[in-house]
Amino acid sequence: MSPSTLKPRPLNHRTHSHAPLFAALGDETRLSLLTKLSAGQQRSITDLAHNSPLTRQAITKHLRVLERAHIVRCTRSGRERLYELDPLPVQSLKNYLDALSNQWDAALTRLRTFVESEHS
Amino acid sequence: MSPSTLKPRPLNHRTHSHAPLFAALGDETRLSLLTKLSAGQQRSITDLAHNSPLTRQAITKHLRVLERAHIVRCTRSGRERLYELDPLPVQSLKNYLDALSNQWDAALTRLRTFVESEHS
DNA sequence: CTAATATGCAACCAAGAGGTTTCCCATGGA
DNA sequence: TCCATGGGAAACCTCTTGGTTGCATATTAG
Repeated sequence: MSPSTLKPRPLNHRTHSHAPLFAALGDETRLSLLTKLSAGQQRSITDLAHNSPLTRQAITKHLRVLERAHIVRCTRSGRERLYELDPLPVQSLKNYLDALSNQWDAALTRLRTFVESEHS
Repeated sequence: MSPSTLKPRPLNHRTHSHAPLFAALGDETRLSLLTKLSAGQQRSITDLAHNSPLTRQAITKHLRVLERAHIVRCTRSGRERLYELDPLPVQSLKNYLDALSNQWDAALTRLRTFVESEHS
C-alpha cells in the first residue's frame, strides 16, 4: 500500500469554512425560528415574532443573522417581508459532518489494523 | 386524508436543544482543532497549540468549549492532558439536520400536492 | 536535587451578541 | 384622506467571547 493511500486529506473543503453556518445555528431562538419556517410556508416578521417572549426587533436581528448565513431568504411583498427556508446550506453542513465522521472512522480503522499487525 | 396525517410534528427532539453543539462548532479555531483531532490520535494541548497563531491558553479555552459540548473528551497522562474526538454528537447533529431537511421536503411536497388538487 | 516542560488559574481587556426602547417611514384599507 | 399596521434605524445596555499576560503548580528528565 502506498503512503498516499493512507493519507487522509485534512478535510478543508477549499478553505470555505462552515463556522459561520454553525454559528448561525448556535442559538435557541434561531433554531425555533427555523422550526417554524420548516413548515414550508413563508412567514412575515411580525408573524414569526408573535407568541415569542422577544420583541419584533430581536426577531428581526435573528432573521438577519440567518439571512447572512444563507439559511433563510426573504422577499418583499407590499409592506411585509416574507421569510422562507433555504434548504441548500443544510445539505452542505450534512456533507461536512459526514466527511468529519468518515475521517474519524477511517482513522480508527487504520489505527486498529496497525495495532493488530503489530501483535501478529 | 385525516388532518393528523398532514400535521408535521414540529421537530423538537424532546426540548434537548442542539444549539450549544452548533455554537461550539461555530468557530474557525475550534473547527481546525477538530480537523487535527480527526486524524484519530490523542493530542496534548501544547501539541495542538503548536504552529497556531494563538496562545496555548487560548487553545485551552477552545478545548474546554469543545469538551463542555461533549465533542471532545480528554484524559490525563502524567503531566499531559490528551484530547480526542467524541464521535457521538456529530451523529446526533447529522440526525437533527436530516430531520430538518426531511421536514422541509415533506412540507414542500404537501404544498405541491395541495396546489395540484386545487387546480384539478 | 534541579531544571525544563505541561498545564492551570486569575485578572484583565476589547469587541461582539443579544436584547430593549424610542422614534420614524411606508403601505394598505376604511 | 386618515389611521392602523409592518417594518427599519439608531442608541443604549449588559453579558459573553476570544484573546492576552503573568504567575503558580505538577511532573518528568538529567
